[in-house]
Amino acid sequence: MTEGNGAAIPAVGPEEGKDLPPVVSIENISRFEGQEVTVQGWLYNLRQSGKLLFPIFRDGTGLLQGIVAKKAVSPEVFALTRELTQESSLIVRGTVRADSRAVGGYEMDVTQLELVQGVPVEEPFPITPKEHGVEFLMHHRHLWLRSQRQNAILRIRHEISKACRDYLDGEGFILVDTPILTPAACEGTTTLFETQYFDDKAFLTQSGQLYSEATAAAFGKVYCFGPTFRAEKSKTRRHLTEFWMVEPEMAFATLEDAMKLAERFVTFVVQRVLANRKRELETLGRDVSRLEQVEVPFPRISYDEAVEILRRKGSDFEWGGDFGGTDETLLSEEFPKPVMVHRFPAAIKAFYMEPDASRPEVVLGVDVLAPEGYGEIIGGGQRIADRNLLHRRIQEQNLPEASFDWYEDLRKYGSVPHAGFGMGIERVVAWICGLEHVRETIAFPRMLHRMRP
RNA sequence: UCCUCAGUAGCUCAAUGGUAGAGCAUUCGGCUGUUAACCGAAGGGUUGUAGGUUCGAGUCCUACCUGAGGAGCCA
Repeated sequence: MTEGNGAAIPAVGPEEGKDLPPVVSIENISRFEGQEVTVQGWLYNLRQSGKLLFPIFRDGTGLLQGIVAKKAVSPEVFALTRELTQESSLIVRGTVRADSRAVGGYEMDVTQLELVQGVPVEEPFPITPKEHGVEFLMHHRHLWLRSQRQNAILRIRHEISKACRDYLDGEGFILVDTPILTPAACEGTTTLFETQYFDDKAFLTQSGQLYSEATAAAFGKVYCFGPTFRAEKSKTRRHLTEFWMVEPEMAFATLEDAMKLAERFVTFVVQRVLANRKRELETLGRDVSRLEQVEVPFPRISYDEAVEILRRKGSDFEWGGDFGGTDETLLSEEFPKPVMVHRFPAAIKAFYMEPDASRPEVVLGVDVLAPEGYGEIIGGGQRIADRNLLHRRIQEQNLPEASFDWYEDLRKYGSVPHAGFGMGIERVVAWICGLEHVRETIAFPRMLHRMRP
């Protein structure tokens, strides 16, 4: 730290041993109208008008404007407040008063202010209340998180994660964590991050699903919820190299069961956010009318019907191909709610997908496409239950058989029809928040060409 | 990996091939109800890097670096 470090500035505060006003969160400030309270936080902004100072405090739960009038406080408190720098940490005491002119509707008549650490004048907080570019903000992500907008996004992310767990817990699912270090590709096709594992190689998981199939046979209904990794060189607003998935898996279940679960699950999550995070959605300027339409049932179309829709809309999409970002947007535009696309060509889907008994060229998979062009938020379906078919598929796709011996065991010892899906948390957060890019949906995004901070 | 666009003051951006500028931020001064406060003044630059064309390059050309958007692949 430099000479300007505020630690050298003497604190102005109450004497020890005195009865101190209670420490309160700014989000609860309305409960303390007329009372003297303590707020612990940071300086968000400071406006001056001669002998009146308007510091705005931030404590992570909200903003509170303080007012410091020269004639109402000690000369020390006035001088200290006037010299506060943005994001200096502090403890303030004062009386709460309703005032429509202040942000949040309440204001504090500051009587005492204690500086915890002053941001040095010669090294000011880099993120000002003005505009900044994406590169600059991403470079200062560790500080950008203090902004109101990022605070709102990550609070909504928290609500979404909690809603996922609350819903599945309520339906009798057991959370069983799956490993992050794995010996081989789960699906064989996409690129994995490779790492050293003592004298061996290991890979960072791209899905907990195969392990959840094992735990589903142990518990009946399970889910895993953790980070997953894709070493794809994707460079779009929908991709991260490290992202979080929640993956429920059910024994004795079919594609139909997975689709029913998916629509109820997504509806529960959206409604929970609407109920509990109205303020945050407002901060983001999200038009919630589209979210309010999300309710069971979701429209269902087969892959064949999806191809027809695309062709009707002027696309030259051919049966057998996989949907790109533009195709997904075209499809989702057709429906006000998330849409479930099912029964894809076997060739474009993973090796473990159960074929449709009446049409072996398609598999019992389902993708859920979010509205408003947010793309695929869920992918899943029914898994192959037959031992011989699974073995054949592993061979056909040239997967390392030795790595899948335990997975094949699941079809050997009491195999049952089972199904599940994975939901990408960041895309759901981006959709519900109405964001342009998934990079703001996680505190520290990992992307192609970005690992810092 | 490929395609497109961009890089100028701490930040956001201007500048016909001809003297490098503004707003914000910072510092100093003014203001008792400010809301990205406002008003006045000051400091602040090897124009991403390296070459090239030209009397002269921020501007034109080449390569590289960094970033953004998209494609492919995917949640």
